[in-house]
Amino acid sequence: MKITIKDIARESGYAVGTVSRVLNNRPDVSETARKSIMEVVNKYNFRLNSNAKHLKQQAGSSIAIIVKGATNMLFASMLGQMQNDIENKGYECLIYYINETDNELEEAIQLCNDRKPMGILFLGSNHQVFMQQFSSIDIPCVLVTNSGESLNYSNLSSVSTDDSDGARAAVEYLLELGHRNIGILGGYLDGPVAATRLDGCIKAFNKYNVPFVPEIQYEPSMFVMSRGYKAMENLLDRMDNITAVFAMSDVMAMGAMRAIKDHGLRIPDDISVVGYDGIELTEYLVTKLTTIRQNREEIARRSIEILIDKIENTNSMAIHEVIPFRLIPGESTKSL
Amino acid sequence: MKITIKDIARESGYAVGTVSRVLNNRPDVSETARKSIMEVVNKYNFRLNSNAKHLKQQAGSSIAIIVKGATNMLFASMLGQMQNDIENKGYECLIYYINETDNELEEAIQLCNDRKPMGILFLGSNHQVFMQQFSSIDIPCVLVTNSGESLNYSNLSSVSTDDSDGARAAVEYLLELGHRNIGILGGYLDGPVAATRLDGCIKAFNKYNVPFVPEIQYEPSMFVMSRGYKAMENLLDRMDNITAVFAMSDVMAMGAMRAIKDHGLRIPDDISVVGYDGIELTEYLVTKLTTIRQNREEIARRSIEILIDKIENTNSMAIHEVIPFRLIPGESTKSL
DNA sequence: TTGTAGGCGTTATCAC
DNA sequence: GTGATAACGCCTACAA
Repeated sequence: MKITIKDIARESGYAVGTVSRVLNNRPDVSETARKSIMEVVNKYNFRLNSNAKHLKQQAGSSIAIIVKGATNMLFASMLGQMQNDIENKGYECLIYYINETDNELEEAIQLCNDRKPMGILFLGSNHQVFMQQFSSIDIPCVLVTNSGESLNYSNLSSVSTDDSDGARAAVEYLLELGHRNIGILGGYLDGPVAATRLDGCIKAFNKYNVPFVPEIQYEPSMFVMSRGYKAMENLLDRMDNITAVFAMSDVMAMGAMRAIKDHGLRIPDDISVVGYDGIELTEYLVTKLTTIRQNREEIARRSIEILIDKIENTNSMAIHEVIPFRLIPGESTKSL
Repeated sequence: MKITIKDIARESGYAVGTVSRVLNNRPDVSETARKSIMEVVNKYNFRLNSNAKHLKQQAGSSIAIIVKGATNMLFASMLGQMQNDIENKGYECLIYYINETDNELEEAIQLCNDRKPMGILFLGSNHQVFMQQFSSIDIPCVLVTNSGESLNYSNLSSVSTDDSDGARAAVEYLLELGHRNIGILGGYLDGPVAATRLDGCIKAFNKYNVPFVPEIQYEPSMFVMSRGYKAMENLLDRMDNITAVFAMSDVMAMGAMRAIKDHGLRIPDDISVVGYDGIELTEYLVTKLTTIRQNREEIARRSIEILIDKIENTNSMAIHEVIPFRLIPGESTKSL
């Protein structure tokens, strides 16, 4: 037996309109009405049916966040602050998690249909998908963590770190420590992130006039520990005198560290390791990981600021902001 | 300009009813109709409004999973398999993430209102909340990972490991290695999990006739790395000759390990560490963590089986199943 | 401040 | 196999 707003109205002696107003915290209700209606509401533990609510409602005043990969620790660490900032600005915050392999724009399009948010933040995204389908979205959006500049949509801004420069800094750090035989663990090169970071690596090698042979020194992998482990094993098999490795994500670096250990080598004495992202975990490893730390607080803060600005001032152009990274020296690297 | 099923009907020359049937993959539609309707649908990239859909729909054939804590790695590692199993059985799987501090039953009640699932799985739950509010839920539910036996609701089953026995095994392992000065890092004792596990610890101490003074040897903490770190510091300050520590979760153990290192001590030479849960991470640490591994594959499998059984055979009673754990020896423990 | 009534976009139940 | 139409539960003018 389902109970509706009508039942509440009948039992409280008021009309449905008044009940609706109370339940939506509208000011134009008498205290008397509010009290006696809430009494009945609480008695039945009644809640509005959100389908009916959103079906009828013109425009919600909400901002949606689509998170690709629930276990992504970089994203997870930014969500709390984002949620906070959004709510402090008077918007409702809706968070949707999707799988790594799901299509974020299908989700976004459905979302616009159903919940009519004022703007969307994408944590994790696939450029291919955006090129194909983003045009059907007409509300302000922000790509968080990777640049959307090349996509060139007027309603798609982005806040990211300079992937190429971050990777360059990582490799340069190793070169400065005297390493010459450096392996790179990265993503598959059809995605934009891995390719950009690899570019940065190559710049560093060139600057130091150190030869780099991708076929030997680059090993592609997915950004998870188990794959990082396997990839590192391949690298160890292939490179005789390897003394250092740069992994394009901290979790891959963790997998690599264990592979190094299992090959009877020590970190950093035999092999130095540098990661990327600077997730919390890296600081708690018994051998602290040297890593390129993305400034997640600042990325989160600016993402929300920019999105809300776009929502409230519709005429402005897309912004593509680059947030500086920092190299955090840990205990996983050593000068030769 | 929003486009609805009516627009599709008009442009395709069919009635809304037929369009609806096509969009829901109903069999009673001619191929001709299906083709020409889908053409228009694709042309506009049209999607049903799910608010209207679920408002009207009597009962969805879905199973919902409410996950408390998006970053909980134990839960995350079970979700993929659960989703699979659910869909293989012909149900739709809805996953909802809520914060550690949110009320899972508020969410569940709203869910029953809106989406009308056939059953709900709770990953992470608070017994207090269940005692107060579970009675307003009348569909089959399963508590995953902690026992619901004492709650005694006929529509609430559970699948869990024996928390008391797991903790006992952990401490007993340390005692067998010769440790006598053992610290315990656990949760706050108002929750059922921490109290139960502490019980198990005490049983082990008693069995070995080793004194245990909770005020000194037990340090409560939240189940995150940073708190594990702090809690371990407190323990180190308080216990002079501590040689081993059991942490009631792997992430707490990780924090503890780093605290031990920062105090100039080595693992396992100076202090042995045992964790709980057996998340993937523990196997990749350079010092593999000895841990009590919950059999997540089996827990996930049985949770779904039981829930679906309850859905399809309404008359049966609640089941409270206990899945055996395993102690996984790592490199973080050493015999004295 | 409160009540009334139309309609949001879909599905389900009828007829045909 | 297809079309018309009444709900679903709520919000929001507008009227009182």
